[in-house]
Amino acid sequence: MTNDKDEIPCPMELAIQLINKKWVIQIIRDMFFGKTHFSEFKEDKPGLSNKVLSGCLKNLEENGLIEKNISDIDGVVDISYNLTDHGRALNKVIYELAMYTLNEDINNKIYDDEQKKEIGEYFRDKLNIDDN
Amino acid sequence: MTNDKDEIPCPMELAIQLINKKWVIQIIRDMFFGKTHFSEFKEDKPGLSNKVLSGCLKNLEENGLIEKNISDIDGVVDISYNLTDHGRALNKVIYELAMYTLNEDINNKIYDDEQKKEIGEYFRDKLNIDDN
DNA sequence: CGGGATCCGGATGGATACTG
DNA sequence: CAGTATCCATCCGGATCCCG
Repeated sequence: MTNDKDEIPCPMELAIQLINKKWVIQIIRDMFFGKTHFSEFKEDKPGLSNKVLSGCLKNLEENGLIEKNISDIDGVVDISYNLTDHGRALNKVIYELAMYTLNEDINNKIYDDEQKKEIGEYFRDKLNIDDN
Repeated sequence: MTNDKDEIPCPMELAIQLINKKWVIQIIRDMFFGKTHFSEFKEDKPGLSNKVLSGCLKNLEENGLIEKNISDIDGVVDISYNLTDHGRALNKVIYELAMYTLNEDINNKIYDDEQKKEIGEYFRDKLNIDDN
């Protein structure tokens, strides 16, 4: 399953292929945090061009992680993106990535204790992680 | 903390920066699975060139995720790489990545139930994940 | 507003050859 | 065995302009 010469692919590698592109995870995180529109994904991401963003969204859609919704109400077209179940299943991965940074910030060089607590709660809330 | 205009960096992004390079996670996984030598990391990775691998290792060392050990016993030089505590703390991230693929393989298109069980156990063992 | 088309420069990756 | 040195291709990102 791992790196031996058998034919069984490594499940970690398959997962990585889905998200191992510069902006992809951040976009997915944005969606967990409530963003749905093209222009919203561009906020706070200087350096993310239209071309790259639309490429990412197309890519995510092809991989079944998000879905594109087009509504046309009285001629007002609204395009939004939402996570699919398949995309939402990445919540634990995203959570562990965030926890890694928080836990490894041993001497509070980045966050103080209060911030760590708040951030942890925020992620658990938005990512629907049940505390243990 | 997240994507708002405040100064607190997103912890997920910081974690991603460490591992968001093509071969880095696979190398870390290899180390969890027992590999320690340059030539071992190249096994089963056609397309990973010496230059890229040595760049990755250097990068990982600079980020404090691995450490390089040189032993010279009777003129026989042995260079090995090992995870640091900081690197080992990525175990849950790797685990959740693997679990994602296993869990989302709903119709057993990739793995059968037996394989999923074995792979899960293997990862938990090597990554030192305590079952719940 | 949500993109597609084009152009361009720099970073990156891979192959190969070579070295201690 | 563990790299370094070169060379080359390509990809990718960013800017800009354009379109419905």
